[in-house]
Amino acid sequence: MLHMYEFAPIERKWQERWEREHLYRAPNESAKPKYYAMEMLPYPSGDLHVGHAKNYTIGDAVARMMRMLGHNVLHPMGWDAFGLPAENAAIDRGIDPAAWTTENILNMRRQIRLMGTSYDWSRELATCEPEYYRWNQWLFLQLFQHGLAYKRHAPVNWCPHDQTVLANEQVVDGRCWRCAHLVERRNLSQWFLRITAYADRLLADLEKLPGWPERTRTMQRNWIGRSEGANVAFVVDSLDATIEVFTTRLDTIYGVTFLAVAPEHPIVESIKRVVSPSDAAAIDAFAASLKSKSELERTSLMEKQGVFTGAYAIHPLSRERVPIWLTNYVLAEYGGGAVMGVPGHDERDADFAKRHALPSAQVIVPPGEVDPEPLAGPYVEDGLLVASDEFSEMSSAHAREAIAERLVAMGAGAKSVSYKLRDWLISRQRYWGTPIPIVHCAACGEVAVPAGELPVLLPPREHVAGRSSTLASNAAFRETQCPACGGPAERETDTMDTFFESSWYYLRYLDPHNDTAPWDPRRPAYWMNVDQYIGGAEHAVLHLLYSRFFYKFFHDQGWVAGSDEPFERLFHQGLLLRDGEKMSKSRGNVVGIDETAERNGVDAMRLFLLYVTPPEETSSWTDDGISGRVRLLNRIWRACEPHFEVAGDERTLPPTPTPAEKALLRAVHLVAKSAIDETLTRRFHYNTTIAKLDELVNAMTAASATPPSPALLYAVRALPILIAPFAPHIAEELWERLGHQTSVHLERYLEPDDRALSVDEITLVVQVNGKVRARIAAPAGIGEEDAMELAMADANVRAYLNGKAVRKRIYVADKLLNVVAA
RNA sequence: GGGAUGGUGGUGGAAUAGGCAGACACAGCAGACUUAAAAUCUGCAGCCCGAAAGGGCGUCCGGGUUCGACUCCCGGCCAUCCCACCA
Repeated sequence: MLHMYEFAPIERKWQERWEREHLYRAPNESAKPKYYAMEMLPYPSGDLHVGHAKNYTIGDAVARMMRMLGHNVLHPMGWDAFGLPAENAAIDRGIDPAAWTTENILNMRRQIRLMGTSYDWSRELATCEPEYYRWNQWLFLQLFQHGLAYKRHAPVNWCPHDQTVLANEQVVDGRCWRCAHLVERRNLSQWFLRITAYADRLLADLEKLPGWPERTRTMQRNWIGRSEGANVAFVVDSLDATIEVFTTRLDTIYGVTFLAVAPEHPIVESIKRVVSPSDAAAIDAFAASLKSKSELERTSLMEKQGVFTGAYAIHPLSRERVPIWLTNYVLAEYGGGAVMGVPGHDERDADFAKRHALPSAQVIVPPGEVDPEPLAGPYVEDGLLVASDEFSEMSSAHAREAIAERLVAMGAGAKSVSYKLRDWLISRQRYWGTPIPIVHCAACGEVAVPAGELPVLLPPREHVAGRSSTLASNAAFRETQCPACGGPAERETDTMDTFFESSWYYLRYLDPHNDTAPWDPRRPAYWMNVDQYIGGAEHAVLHLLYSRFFYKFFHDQGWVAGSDEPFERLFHQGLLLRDGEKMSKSRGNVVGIDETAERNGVDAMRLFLLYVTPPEETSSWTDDGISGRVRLLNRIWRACEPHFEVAGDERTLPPTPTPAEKALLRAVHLVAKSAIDETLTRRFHYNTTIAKLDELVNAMTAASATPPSPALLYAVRALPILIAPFAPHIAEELWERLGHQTSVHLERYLEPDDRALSVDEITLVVQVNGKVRARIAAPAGIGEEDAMELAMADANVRAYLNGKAVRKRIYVADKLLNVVAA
């Protein structure tokens, strides 16, 4: 009679017991070393599928391993609960976004528990609760008071579909990261966080993060985009004003044949007053044609357009007059919105000059070429200067220094550093977010809401289907008194980008119920940094950059001790596909958690997710794949079931009279060794651990006998501990059936024992001239001479040597002997 | 255009201080059990030659280093991801 493992009641039983006994609570003090394992907190969008489960299963396996290796493990879970999907659902269906969110949290919490995860639920948080966003507002005001939050009028990215502005990081290929609509450009007064003040540290400190994937660090480096160069002032002819340009190629300054200026540049208004009416009209027409065009359209999609302003600037060194052009290819928000046009040495300038028949000059020649050929296009490499007054014949690098010095002496320029990174726009013209705690007073200006009056509560939303409803339209919310002078004033009606909340939630987990501070500084002193952070690579320049910025600010305020980086090690899990595509409702290829738990059990699901591929790789869900893991669990059950009553709890290695028994003990310890190695090296390739578990179970199946050998019983006793981090329910059930009263998850993981891992006999591979010619069984630890003797006794080896003299031999102990013959 | 990562059987993958390529699993084939099927257990399985012993070829392609290369170096091809008119 074959027995099946009845997963459904057993999984339910243990989940209930773990919860009742608070098995995974992490105390804030412990004699054990701490370990903070965290997965990126989810947005409560509704239903989880097995793709989400992959992320949580990896994190849970790591947390469980570290717990069983003797650490006080903090493994928390929460909800990134503000945001657009809730509000859009509210608009579509006329419901309350708070209710929609709460309902989703309830369902997803149930599903995450259903996966058998080991979270400390006493620390659960949801960012939409006033207890949380109160501290969001408090932190905003701290930034405000330190000059790191400010409101300014600026061209910003506007998503016409979501009806809100977006941060730069949230514009992907010119489109809204959420709804993929083309982003427009608008001039609006908006709240920014001065992340650029930290640009240098955010860049330099990437070196402190060897535990991060290299590609993520590279992406942040690219995003911050530090360029060293110089600012140069060009005086506008017949106008008491200058245009400052930023350049990394000061050595090409004698090649300037025009200035290229963005139409938003402030100088344009002044220029319009001194040029002819027809020129001014052309300027206006050009600016109007670009007004609402997004940066993407202006730069990538459009050809290089421009219009001559009619004005000229004076070259600071050559004193020549260079025409000032307005162009679409100069970014208003970078490098001052103006560049020097050097068609001889810049692809973009060359392209523009060609299109508008502007002259080009070559002032750099390739080094070492006596008589350089005329070039087809611009020469963009470094070289030697020509036609550059006294700087001629200098190298590019040398000339950059010398010209900068000269400009400084003239008061016409200075060395300078530019960043691609721009300040983080956090205003959102949406309802479902944290209200920005600022009051606008005609007399006092921008006034912070006093800390004692926080939180500024989000008022209930008018539930009108099909209509958006913002704080701006809510007069009762908007109208208030100025906290400073008591006069009539208006509240800020923008809400915060939800990335604000997620930039510090990992600190709130440490002290989630504190109502006098966002956290007690003693908590991070013990728990920080996050030892292992696990989440998707799509956040490489969003959440992960913002969090680093916040944490540096907290560090500077003395609110967190130690490092000024929050995440010690970062791991990006790979996607889980089905039929070669990402799971989505619209494709109809979603594999749900509930149906999988019901059909296969969550232990099988967890094993499958860990087993298909290494965790960082893209993997594919297959029904055949998971049935293989169901099969494994059944085999585990059958291998142990006959021995529940007789196994006992002896932990010491039994004597092993036969090689098969010795091999069985070895298989046990190989699983332990793999699990521990994969955890401590942070590779998390538990796919190889589970493969060794397969081998162990194969060996146990082969070793079944009546009566069972001491080696088999040892394996039966060890198995629940070995599988506990990966298949926690069956592990617990086996453990209990073997007579234990306490949870297997409180046990120490099996310590690999060299006596069990060692082998008595090895396979000596014998090569002749590098080709394998024999495999000979030999005692472990065999010496080179004995190995040679064994090899020479082999007929096939002798045949290949064919009497030739042995010129050389290479011996790798217990592995290989390579005999090299003439 | 710049950068990152990768390319191994029918499939997912294993092998990293340079030392047996293909562990383990899925799918497949054969056998045992069964009236039968399912389930389970056992066995086979990179390609080619061979009855077998054994041999030749083989980790994207072409070179190189080495006694020995999936692994290291040079060149190329392909795939995925990221950045991209950032002056």
